Amino acid sequence: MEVGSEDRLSRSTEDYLKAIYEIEAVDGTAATSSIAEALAIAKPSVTGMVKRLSETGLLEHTPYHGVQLTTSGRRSALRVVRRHRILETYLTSKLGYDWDSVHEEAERLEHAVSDELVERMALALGNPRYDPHGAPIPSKEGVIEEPVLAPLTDVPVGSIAELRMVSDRDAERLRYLSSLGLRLGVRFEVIARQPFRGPVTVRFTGRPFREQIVGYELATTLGCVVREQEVG
Amino acid sequence: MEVGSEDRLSRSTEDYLKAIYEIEAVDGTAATSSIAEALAIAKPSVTGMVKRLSETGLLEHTPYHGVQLTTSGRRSALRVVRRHRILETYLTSKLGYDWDSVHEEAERLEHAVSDELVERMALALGNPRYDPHGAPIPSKEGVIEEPVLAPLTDVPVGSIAELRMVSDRDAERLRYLSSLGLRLGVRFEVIARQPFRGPVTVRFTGRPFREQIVGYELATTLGCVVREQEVG
DNA sequence: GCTATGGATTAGGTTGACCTAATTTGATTG
DNA sequence: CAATCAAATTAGGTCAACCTAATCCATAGC
Repeated sequence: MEVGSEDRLSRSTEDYLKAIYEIEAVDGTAATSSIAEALAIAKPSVTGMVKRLSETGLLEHTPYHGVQLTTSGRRSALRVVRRHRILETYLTSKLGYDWDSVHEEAERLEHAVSDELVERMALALGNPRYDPHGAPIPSKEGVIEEPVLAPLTDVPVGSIAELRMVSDRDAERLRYLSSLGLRLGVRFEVIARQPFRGPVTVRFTGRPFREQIVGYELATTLGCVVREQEVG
Repeated sequence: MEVGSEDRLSRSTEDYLKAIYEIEAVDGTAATSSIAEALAIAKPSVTGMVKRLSETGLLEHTPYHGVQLTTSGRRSALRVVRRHRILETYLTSKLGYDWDSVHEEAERLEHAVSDELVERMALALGNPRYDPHGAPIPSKEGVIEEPVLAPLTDVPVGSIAELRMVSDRDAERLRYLSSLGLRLGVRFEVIARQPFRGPVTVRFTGRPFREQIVGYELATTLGCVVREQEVG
């Protein structure tokens, strides 16, 4: 009996597991309505599906108190996440996709590719650790790095930061980020942060030393590493 | 309004269309039971599905007399065939799959890839005309070459033939063909054909001039071009 | 021209995954 | 501590795609 040899899960099941995994990462536990919102499905449908999934042992459902993945559910979720991120990386590196167009394609393919194909792609890519949006790729064995990143809104004024991760959810947003020069790996100094959820001003460390103003909402979605403090 | 922009068809619908296309190519018209056999689905289920598909205009159903694709149905079927064959070619050329293992993978992926991805793969491959089993790949516009090939069982004794196409259906069979040295492009002389659906003996034109005996059933599935007549 | 036979269809049922409308529950708050 | 409200669940229904069992129909053979 091999490791990854459980029966294939339905497309829908995989979508639920992945969504729940991602909600849990933020909220600790996944509320029915968060799942419903993430998947754009009516709440009662989620209740029903959650019941089925907990009967098959993929998650634990405490009525009126949300849902948690079981060990087996988490393993399956991470398999889907791995597939998704390897696919995004492959499409970007090998087939010329831009970072704003891979998500949709990977969203469909993640339910159709075999583990074998994923591993072949991973191998062809040299077993990458991050996808094109900077998200860590879980290993085949289901281990995932927890990146320690600060949202741009938390980077202190005066320090130099590097952009390490962005959300892949909204293609529009990704195109906008590109247009600002905010690609993975760019470094900038945080010049100013307006209070009351106001915008953040950054100046790139590269040649034209351009400044950009980033709105608060957007800035919260940018995962950064602080490289150095300017003054002390 | 773009060319290939109809709404996505369900996985099931695509499977039916492709199967019907392939049965039509052989039988002229597709009987309910042939479809049922090809898809491993009970006959009454096929009747039901066929009714739905003819309501959406993808095929014409004359009760008790089988089914034919409409123009729109044929177009969709050819799109699926193109996806399948491009995928098989890509997996073989770029990801190290063997010709016996691509079919299953492509069978799932053909329902998930976008036209855009297919065209990117086709481009990366240099717009191939044949898949790894020698089957012609329909163009983006839905044009497909009708290969004029003779089954090995029809190649006259004494002539030199080249293997051009094999069925991708049975992985076992493909592995067996490889083991006999029967890969696409090999040339051989037909040495003998036993009567009463008996085996065919061939001798390769290459270095060790090996002989192989091929059973009748298998020989019917090998598409050949006759290169030259030996005597006259 | 009638009847046997097998292929096709109708009848009726299941399952997964969704929906809306109505009701219940847990948590908050005056 | 009762009233309230939003969140969650139950109730009841739809739809696609399958199933088995029973019936129907075209044709081939006599």
